[in-house]
Formats: sequence, C-alpha cells, structure tokens
Amino acid sequence: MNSICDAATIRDVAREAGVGLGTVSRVLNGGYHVRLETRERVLRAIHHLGFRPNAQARRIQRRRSEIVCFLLSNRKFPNSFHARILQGVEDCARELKQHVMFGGVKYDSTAPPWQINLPSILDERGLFDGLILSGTNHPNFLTRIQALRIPFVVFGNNLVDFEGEKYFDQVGYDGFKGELDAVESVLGLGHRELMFVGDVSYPWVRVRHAAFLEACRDHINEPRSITTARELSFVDYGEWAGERVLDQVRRPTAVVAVNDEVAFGLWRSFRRRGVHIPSDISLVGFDDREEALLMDPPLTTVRVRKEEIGRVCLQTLLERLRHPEMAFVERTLPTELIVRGTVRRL
Amino acid sequence: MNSICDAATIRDVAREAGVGLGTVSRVLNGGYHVRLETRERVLRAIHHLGFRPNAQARRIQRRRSEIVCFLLSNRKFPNSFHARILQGVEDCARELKQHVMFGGVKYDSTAPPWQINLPSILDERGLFDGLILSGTNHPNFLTRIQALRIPFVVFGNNLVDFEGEKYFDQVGYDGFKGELDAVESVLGLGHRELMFVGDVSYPWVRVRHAAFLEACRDHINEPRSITTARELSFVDYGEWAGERVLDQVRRPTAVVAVNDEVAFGLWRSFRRRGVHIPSDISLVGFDDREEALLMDPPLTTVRVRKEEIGRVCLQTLLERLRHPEMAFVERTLPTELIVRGTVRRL
DNA sequence: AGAGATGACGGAAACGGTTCCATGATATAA
DNA sequence: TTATATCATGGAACCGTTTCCGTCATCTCT
Repeated sequence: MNSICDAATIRDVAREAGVGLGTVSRVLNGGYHVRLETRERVLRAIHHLGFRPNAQARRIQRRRSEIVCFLLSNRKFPNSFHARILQGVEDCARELKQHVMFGGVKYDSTAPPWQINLPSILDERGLFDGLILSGTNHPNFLTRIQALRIPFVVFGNNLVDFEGEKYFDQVGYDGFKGELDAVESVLGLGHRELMFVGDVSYPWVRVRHAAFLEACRDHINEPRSITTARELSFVDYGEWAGERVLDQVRRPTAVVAVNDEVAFGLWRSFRRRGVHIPSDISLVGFDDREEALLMDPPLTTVRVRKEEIGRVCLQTLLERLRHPEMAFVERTLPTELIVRGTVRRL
Repeated sequence: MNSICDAATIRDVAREAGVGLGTVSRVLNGGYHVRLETRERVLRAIHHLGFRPNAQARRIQRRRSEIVCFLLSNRKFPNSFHARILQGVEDCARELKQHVMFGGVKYDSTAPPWQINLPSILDERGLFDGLILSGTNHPNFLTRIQALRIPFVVFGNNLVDFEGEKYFDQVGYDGFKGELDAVESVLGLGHRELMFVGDVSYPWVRVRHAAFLEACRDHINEPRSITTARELSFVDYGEWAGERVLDQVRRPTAVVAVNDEVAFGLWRSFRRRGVHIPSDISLVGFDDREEALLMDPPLTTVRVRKEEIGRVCLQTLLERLRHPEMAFVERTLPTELIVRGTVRRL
C-alpha cells in the first residue's frame, strides 16, 4: 500500500501488469478493444497497487470536469429553502456521475458589474463546467457572470430588477399559479372577506399579490391587502401585520400570507390576541417549509418542490453543456396546494 | 474575447506580452523576481486575452487541489443543523482561499467496510485534499474511508457505535457539559421534580441523559426519565412523551428535552392538554435551532455553535494537511445556555 | 494465396500549467 | 579590476492522464 506522496500512476499499473499505457487507459475507460484476459490482469494490478486515477490529469485532457458549482448569492444557509434545492442538485448529480461544488457570494446589488468582487472559485477556468445560481440575483451580477463565459442556469424566482428578455436559462416554480390556486381554494370554501399580507418590496411578493387580486376579481369588490414595505424579517412582518389584521373594522375571515414565515408571524399574533385558527380566522401560507407541519393546527400552504427545482436546474445545465447553441429555456415547475388544518369552510 | 473552446493559455499570454513562459507563471504566482514594467505588460496581456489559468493544469503540478469535500452521511439536507455546519465550512473556506465540494453517501451501517458502495466522488485521487465527514457515521464507513488514505476530520457528535480510542481527528461540541449547564440552571431556579425525555437508542442522547443524572445527583433522590426507544421522529417522540409526562401521578415541574425537536413535540402536547408553559410546567431544549425562537414563549435551550463547528472542522483539516504526522486531535467546542421564556422560577 | 478489414496493443504527443536550471545583466564586495 | 551574489528572464522538463497513430496478428472474402 502506498502513502499519499508516492501514489501509483498508470505507468506503475502498466509495468505491474506487463502491458502498455494505452491498454491501461482503455481498461479504465470502458475496456473496449482489450482482451478479457489482459483486462483482468490490468484490473488485478490496479487493485494490488491501490491505484486511483488522478483527477486533474484526467480532466486536463477531457476538457470536462464533470463538476457543477452551486453558487448561493447574498444568503445565509440556514434558509432551508435553498438547502433543499442544493440537496436536489446533489441527488441528481450522484445519479449522473457528476460532482457538486458549493460556494457563496456576497455582493452589492447596486454596484456596476465590473466592480463586483467575485469569489476566488471563479478565478480559474475549468474548475467546474457550469454554474447553478441560487439565492437572490441581480442584473449586475449576472452580467458579470456572463462575461466569464461559463454556462449557467439561474433559480428564477429570486431574480430582482430584471426587465424584458433574459439571456440565460432559468428554472423556477409558478408563483402566480400557486397563489391563484390557494386563493381560489379559500374562495371555494365560502370566504369573501380576504386579506393578503406580504411586503411588496420583493418582486416575487408582487407576483403573488397580483395573483391574489386576479383570483379575487370576480368574487370580491375590494380585496384588502397589507403590503407596506418594512425592514423586518418575514416572521416579524407577519407578527406586525397580524395586529393590523385584527384591528380592521370588518375583520377578514381568511388571511393569505405571502409565505409560510409570514403565516407563522400572523399565527403568533393571532394566538396572542386569543384569536383561534381556523375557527375565528383562516390562514394560508406558501412554500411548505418544514415549520408548516409543526404549527398547530398544521398550516395549509402551497408546496414548492424544492428538491425537484434542484434536479431540473442540474438537468438544464447539462443540456446546455451538451448543446451550447440551444435557445434559452425557462422551466417552470408546478406547485401543489397542501390542504391542512388552517382553513375552514364558512 | 475567446469562446470556451479556444481559451487563451499561458503561452498565448507570453507571446502577446513578448516574454517567456516562466515570467508569466511568476506574475501569476506573486510576481517576485519580475521587473515592474514587465509585470505590467504581462498583466495587460492577461486582461486583453481574458486569460484565466486552467484549474487542472495548476493542480496537477501543485499536488494540492485547495478543495475540501463536505460529505454528508445517511442524511437528508433539510436538517438545518448540518446545513449550518456546511455554511461555516464555506465561510471559512472563502477566507482561506479554499473551495468546497458537497457530496452525500448512503450506506448500510451493518455492512462490512469493503462492501460499502462509495460515491463516485471518492473514485479518483486528488479531486480534493481532504474530507469533512458530517451526518451519522459508523465504524464500518470510517474504516473504509481510512483505507483510501485521504486525510479527514469527523463531526464527532453523531458517531455511532465507536468504542475505545479513535484514530482520526474529531470536532464537536460538549453535549455533556451543555446538558449539565441546562439542568443545573433549572435546579437553580428551584425545580426539584425534573423529568428527562429522549430516546436513548441514540448514543448522544445517552451522553445527555448521563449529564442529566449527574446534575441531579446531589439534589434529587430519584430523577425520572422517559428514554424508551421508539421508532418515531423527534417531534413525534416528544408529542408521545408529553402525554406520559402529564399522566404522572407526581407531575414534574420541569421537563428536560434532549433536543429542540423533542421539546417542540412536548410543547405541542402540553398545549393540547391545556397545560401552559412556563406557568404550569417548565421546558428546556438543546441545539438552539431556528424553530426555538418561533415557539411561544421562545424556548430556553442550549446553543450549539454550528457554523463554528464547520469552521473548526476546516481549520483542523488544513492543519492535518500541513502536518500529516501530527497526533490526532479531538476538539470540543463549548455550548451556551440560552435563557428564553420556557423556564420559570419556582 | 493475397488483399483488406478488424482487433489488440504499445507508446509518442498533447493537455496547460509549474518547477527548475541555465544564462546574461547588474550590483556588491574584496 | 575581478570575484561573487543577486536579479530578471527564457525555456526544457515534468506532472499523470487521454488521444491518436502505427504495428502486428488474425480473420474474412475473393
């Protein structure tokens, strides 16, 4: 057995097996055009020497690293949403014999592209074949990335400030349709006094709010919303909004929270005020985080298939690598209404 | 500007700048022994050609990839505990100009080492310099890894079935001391009717239970515990145990949950039975997950510095790489009692 | 039997860097 | 002035694979 320093090379294997370099290489890569008996001799030598091919030497020739980089922009991880996307990427990668690098960036969304300080993982060429951009992404950053000419795919729901056509591949979920489903379900249960809660300074909140209004159009004259921009965490925003919801003269029978975290904050302030869910007021969230199940009663929400998004991100990236000239795609995965216990029939 | 296929090499740069290969290489690596004027000419050429050095070609010579692999054993990610360890690894890596690969393994903990199917990320040599093993690790797997002769460090708190000396580096937190602190704090507030809740089929639960007993020794004659092994999630275990806690003839005044998830389950069943926390019964958890803050009142718990564990894992691994012959280390990070609202003074 | 195709194999060249040695120029010391 | 050290530089050799080409043997078809 060898130490790390004097690891066996393909030449050692060739000598040990009494064959040429090419033969060993052929055995390592599928073994076509190698006699069975020779092949076995080589495999024995490989096993005996504990040979493992050098990753770099391979990649330098193959011009492919079989590695993709999952890059998380301007986020902390504990955000389990993105962790689950990463999990999906990794699951899929394992099946496809690809590997995953994980990196993070923090940048100023208002800086011009060429002033963004890129993480050192992007300094070299060929470290990975392509990028999966997750977290919150702004035009300046994507412009900068584009200049590197590395194929990439973007998680599309957290794009901010983009207008018009996008010259890159996107994967995301259908926030509009998801919210539409949620609101229609609440309407279907007889609710007419609805209220939407979500800070519209986030673009994806605006999308969901639009869906809310759209769903309400034929049923409600003046749908109400709390959408004030505030510098609060989602949970705190919900807690703050909860007070205002309860102080309405005409108290709503159901509240549509823009996501589960806001729903959680609402739930908290309702409970504090002794307002019971769902008997006094109904509540629906969005995302289907783990916490939704922990709430009591468990939260009715819209499931986003996070792992699935990760899988499709990777698949799309690999397609792009195979077909560099392919037209840009925008993949939108469906959401699913998860009916639990926070919405009651009126 | 070049397409991906005909990327500029160091030779192109040398030609463009009118210098030799060695000079360009020197400029790329710190620029010692290069005249300022020459150096600038080279940098101009690099910029003009959009040259980025080839990652593989570098690594093949340097014998270092500057990459570490974070390998998660037998786990799903959504477990935010491990996600935060990864975050710590990445943060630290970014500062130290290292990169991180992320991989997962699933293996049968009862299989003999040589029958474990290793993920393909471990097939090649030199893809990364060392491993950080997180998730739940068993002796058979570590034996298998050791045979690969890749330096590695293990997150020590989720080791299962290890006995005697361990021949690898470990980083973890002090579960015993943490639990001791928690229980002593509860005792200090006057509680004498304590009850510990946690499934002792997990070894780290046994450690905390031992700490519980130790802390109680001088204050309580017969400390009570619910430690039955059951095939339940932690939350469900807590919910199940909650019923039993409340059905005690002598109802405890405080419950020590082995972790936050169990605490959550307990909280839930207490609330269902109309038992209020902390006025009717006190509750303390362990881990300080995000959910602890979401509970109402927020959970008193023991904070484990997850990101810090990640950082120390990486630092330890890098030390090991620098000093391969160094004696094995076991680093134990302190925990911190976080007093919130679920424990009251008697 | 001879031509041509195919299979098995060896080994040179290539990949794109780094390392190291040789060289000439310049500075410093004797 | 000469010997010696240091600096600036060019370029060959090397790292460990894959790729590709050439050779030889065998097989098939006329």
